Amino acid sequence: MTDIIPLPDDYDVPLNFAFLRRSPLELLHVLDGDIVYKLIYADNGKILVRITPEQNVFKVEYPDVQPNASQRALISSFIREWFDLDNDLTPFYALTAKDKLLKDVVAKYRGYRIVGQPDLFESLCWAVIGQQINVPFAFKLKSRFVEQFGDSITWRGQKFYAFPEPRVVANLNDSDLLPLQFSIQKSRYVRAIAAAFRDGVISKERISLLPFDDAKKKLMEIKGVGNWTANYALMKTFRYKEAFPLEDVGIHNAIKKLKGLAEKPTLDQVKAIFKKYKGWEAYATLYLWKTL
DNA sequence: CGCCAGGTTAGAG
DNA sequence: CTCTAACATGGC
Repeated sequence: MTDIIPLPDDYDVPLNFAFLRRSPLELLHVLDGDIVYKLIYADNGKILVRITPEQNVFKVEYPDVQPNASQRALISSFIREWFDLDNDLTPFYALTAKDKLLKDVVAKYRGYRIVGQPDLFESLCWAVIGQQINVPFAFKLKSRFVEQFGDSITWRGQKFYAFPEPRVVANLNDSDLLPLQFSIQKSRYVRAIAAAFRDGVISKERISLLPFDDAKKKLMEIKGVGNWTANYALMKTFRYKEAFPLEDVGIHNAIKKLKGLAEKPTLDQVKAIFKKYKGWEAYATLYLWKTL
């Protein structure tokens, strides 16, 4: 059984797949050259999916369990969301073509898109895990978390992991998470997010119906989800083009570097700079991050 | 020991 | 709405 997903004309496979290789500790997908394997949630089941990039398409296969029709549809839309295949970036290219700050990096990495996180629970947890710590350490925490509390399957001797489910995480305690080197704060926040999902306070479906500002407010009602985390999820999960994490130190450092500043810019300066990218802030962020 | 890292909260002004 | 201190934990 094979599904074919067409790619946008400007899609650059090596560039986007390089993002998937960011950390050797990433357990949520497995790369074999340019072939990606991932265990994807679909209708209460988890299906192992193999994605092979070919000329202008992704070839999608199911090496282990075969999905039913509805699962195939869910998996296809998951992949389109994951790899950001449904956006036309032409206006962004036009917007940045003469922009001092971004024109070079956008020209250099044309065809680079936002590899997203279609799973909202994963996206929020990952953001919380990454708060205020360096990225390699964040991957270390995530891999322990996934390994210990996530489901997995074994296919041909290789293990494939799925992100832990809210109902599992909601039942954890500090005594489960502190040994993984979560701070008490992170432990609390992750469990608060899980509880919000378990109790039905938050769901991707429900939030996706809200306008941008209301969606942000709703996310920020969870303890531990501030402006940075909410915007991260709005960008990576809901794919709002206008979302961006204003407080992100990566953005600040990128601006400092590109402009040759002695100090990181203030939040007001960042806001002023981002006015130029109105409607495309998420992609401005992506390309700023790419300069680091 | 100091400073930084993909921040958030609670409290005060 | 904005500013500040306090909070944690690892890495260099």
